[in-house]
Amino acid sequence: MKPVRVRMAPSPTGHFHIGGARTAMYNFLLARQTGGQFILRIEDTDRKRNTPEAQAELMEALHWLGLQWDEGPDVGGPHAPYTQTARKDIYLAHAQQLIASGHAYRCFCAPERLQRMRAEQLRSRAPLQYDGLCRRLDPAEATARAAAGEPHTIRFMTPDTGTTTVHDYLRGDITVENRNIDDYILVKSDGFALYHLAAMVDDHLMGISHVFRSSEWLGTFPLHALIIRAFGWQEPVWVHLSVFLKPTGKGKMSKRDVTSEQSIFVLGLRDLGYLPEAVNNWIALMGASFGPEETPLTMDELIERFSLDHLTPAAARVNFEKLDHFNGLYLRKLSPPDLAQRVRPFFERAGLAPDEDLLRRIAPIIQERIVTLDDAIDMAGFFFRPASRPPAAELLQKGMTAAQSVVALEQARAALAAVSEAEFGDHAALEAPLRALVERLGLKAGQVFGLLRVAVTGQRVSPPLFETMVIVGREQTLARLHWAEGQLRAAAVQPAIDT
RNA sequence: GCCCCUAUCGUCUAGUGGCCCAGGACGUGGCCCUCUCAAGGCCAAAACCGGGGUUCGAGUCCCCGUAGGGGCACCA
Repeated sequence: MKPVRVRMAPSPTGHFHIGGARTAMYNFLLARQTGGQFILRIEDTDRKRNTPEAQAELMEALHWLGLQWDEGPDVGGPHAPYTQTARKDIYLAHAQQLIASGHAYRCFCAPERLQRMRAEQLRSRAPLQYDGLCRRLDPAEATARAAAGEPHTIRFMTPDTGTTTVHDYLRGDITVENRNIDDYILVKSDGFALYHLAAMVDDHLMGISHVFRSSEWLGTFPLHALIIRAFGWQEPVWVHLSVFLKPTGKGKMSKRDVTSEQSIFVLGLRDLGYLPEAVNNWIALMGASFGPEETPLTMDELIERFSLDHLTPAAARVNFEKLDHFNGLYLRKLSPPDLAQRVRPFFERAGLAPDEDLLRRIAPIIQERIVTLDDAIDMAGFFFRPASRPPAAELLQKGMTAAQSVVALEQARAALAAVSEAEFGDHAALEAPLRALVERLGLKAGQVFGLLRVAVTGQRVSPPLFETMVIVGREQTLARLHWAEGQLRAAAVQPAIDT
């Protein structure tokens, strides 16, 4: 395939979500695969809804995912500027060109009139379209009124008979009757172009060869083709990507969705503790297939395997369980130092000050039992907190009395005390005597180790016991065991406690 | 109301007329491993929306239903 020029053209309104991320990724993948360019263009012509924060967030999210663009507002490029508000005059000139060629006209209808018209159409169950009042105006008169400063918009003059056929790469030909295509506004009365004009002009001027966009654009797709054809330009290859549906399947995901604790926002996912590799892999697979091999796929593999022919046109429900699975996969592939580094901000956010060295020693023992980076806090936060001093009820294991537990604790402490400081660094040196103890006591390993686990970590769920003890250290381990012993001894005289 | 799109296991998907009594992954269930939790290994259940065509032959092409989704702004 020859090098493509593709573009991601978000409008900086709310939070950047995974649907946009996937569109950006497919653009990126095809650009890298073919040796083409990936362009970032900010569609900010709606000055009412844009926010600078949204633009910053979107760029940060793209960076986090590793989807670097070749041309864009920050890096520049041969077709600068890459921000639509800065291109206002370009669109205006093109709109005028359309008026001159008879493909567009000025409309002086006030918003109030349009509103009334729509209300009436709703009542009479007529199609919701502009009624064409200004279309019938004498062009010379319209020009004069505009010159006199009368506020107006510029509308596209859609043919009122015949049909228009457009071609979507995933769906084939789509034919619609021209009377069903509205005379859409191209330029607002504030002089800013709307998407319909601005995007078409930019895509042409910037030499875009393939357009990936959401299937929400299918409705106005014929209009866009008509506009391009009115200019006599060549159309890009159109690829309308399916939308993401909520996990329930009821409706598409929306920027206003805050329903679940799972996030549909890219940066939200990051803060939840997901890895960019996992997020990339996850969203790539919703709406496309990348061959028979098993995941996880690296970005290079995604680039290599991406194909327009393996995109699916149907809407996909987002499945967060699969994200969890992918995240676990990638988490386990990380080197311990890498894991330590990635998990550090989460500890800090939890108010803990993790020692770098300690973090690196903990990494390998939590690696295969956390799903998100944030899970590390629940699993290993105790390493960075003072001894937790669990109550007797926590310490007691199933089928064990307090008295039995005291004995087990005493003997465990004795066994561990017999291990020298030097040997304590090896978890096998701890495991052997404790297993022998389990044997002697005639109890189950799960019972004794469970007791020790709670005594040492304060948790019923923790990393492996012996490795944990090694990291906690000889002195602390013995102290915690001792404390638990006292706790149980007090409980033993009060028979009321049961598990 | 009008226009458009889509339709394979619960979910994401493979399948581009015979290789499909439909393959993979997530999830689910069972077993193994096991100091908790995981991870890992093995096994299992689970789908071509319905009806008509076309064809020697249809999950694959066409039509009609049905269901789901999207759009109908001086938003993108």
